[in-house]
Amino acid sequence: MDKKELLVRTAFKLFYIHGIHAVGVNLVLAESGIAKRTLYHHFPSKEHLIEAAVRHRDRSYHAWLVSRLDAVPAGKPALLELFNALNDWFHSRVPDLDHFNGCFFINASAEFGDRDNAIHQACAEHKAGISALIRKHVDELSLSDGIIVEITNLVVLLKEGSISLAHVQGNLDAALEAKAILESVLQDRIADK
Amino acid sequence: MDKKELLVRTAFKLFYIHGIHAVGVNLVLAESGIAKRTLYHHFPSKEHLIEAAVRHRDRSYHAWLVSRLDAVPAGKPALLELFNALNDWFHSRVPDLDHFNGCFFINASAEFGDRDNAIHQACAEHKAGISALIRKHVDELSLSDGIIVEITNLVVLLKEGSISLAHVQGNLDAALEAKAILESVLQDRIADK
DNA sequence: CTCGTAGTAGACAGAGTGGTCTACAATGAT
DNA sequence: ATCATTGTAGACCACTCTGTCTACTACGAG
Repeated sequence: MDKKELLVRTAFKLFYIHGIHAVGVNLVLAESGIAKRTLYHHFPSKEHLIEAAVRHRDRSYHAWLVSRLDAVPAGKPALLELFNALNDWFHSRVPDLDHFNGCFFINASAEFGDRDNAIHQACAEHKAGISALIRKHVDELSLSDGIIVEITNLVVLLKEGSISLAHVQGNLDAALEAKAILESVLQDRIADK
Repeated sequence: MDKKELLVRTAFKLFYIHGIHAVGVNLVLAESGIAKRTLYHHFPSKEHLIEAAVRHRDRSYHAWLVSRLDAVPAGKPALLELFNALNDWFHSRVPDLDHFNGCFFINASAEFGDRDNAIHQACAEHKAGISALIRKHVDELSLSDGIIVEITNLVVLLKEGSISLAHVQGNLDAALEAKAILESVLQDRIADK
């Protein structure tokens, strides 16, 4: 494998498990078996390696979610499937996403709180991408404009909330609770499309 | 002021702004003007100082929220007031909570991901305390048992979700969006109590 | 008076930090 | 055959990290 790619993958794994500031570049190098000179040949600083790790996770997470939602009909089934997918993630049943340790983007934003920071911005962009995906499926429900926004907000809030509950409180069933809520709200609001 | 108390307050402020691993004890000492020996007289390690900072924030945050919810009638008004309070917090209009930089407990859990860790556990306990407060107000609505749990879950998920959106995405109006959702769901579910 | 507690200044230790540097090996194009 | 390019190993640099230590002052309770 490309050394650069290996560096990014190794860095991501360690950052996700232990946190970013807690992991030094020396550990990333020892774990990947790559020379320090090579790291600084590909990246000007640790900061840039972190950003690459964030973008790597963005791609793999987004791709995983798309594949899950594409496996069911668009619209309501996909919106409910979102929470099945989250449920599998929380229970660490998705090898591609590594053992669940919260949302990497929320975690990284916690360590780089300044919204002007490039790493924080990359996290915000990831969340925007996932929200767009959700919005796409809400559009399939063919509702009036105001309701579309409200349902999108609801799904996004339920998703983010369940991630927080799963990680901080250790409530690994949070996605199922969120799904139950979404189901009953949708039942009140829309005809079974 | 008590030196121990001053250490904890100073540590909290710095941890909240910059993250925990990013702040060394030397900075806390310089900022507070306290000798290193005094820190290690009161706390056996930085770890214990962190835990004290978490518990300090737990007390002040909980007290603030209780005072906000007690200012309106119990039940539905209090549940809606929760989101007004969050809205003020997100917009940094609550001096007691310092300039908004996400939820300190979510941030700390991101840096100490292991659920066996004492710091992570203290964060989980804080969240449980806030959930209990919410549950208390949902009980006031006098609904059937199943619905009580679902509404409590909804409020908690909306709260956590809006914190995440406000911090990571910089959507400072997330609490108002959550409030709008809660209002319309409650309208469908319950008679105006 | 005595003893325990709180507190100070700051040197120091040992490990670890991000990042640079020298010296060298393998490769492929001309 | 020669030479530029790419990458490697790891010593090294200046600095920071948590935590310890000596030597000392101040104060209140019994």
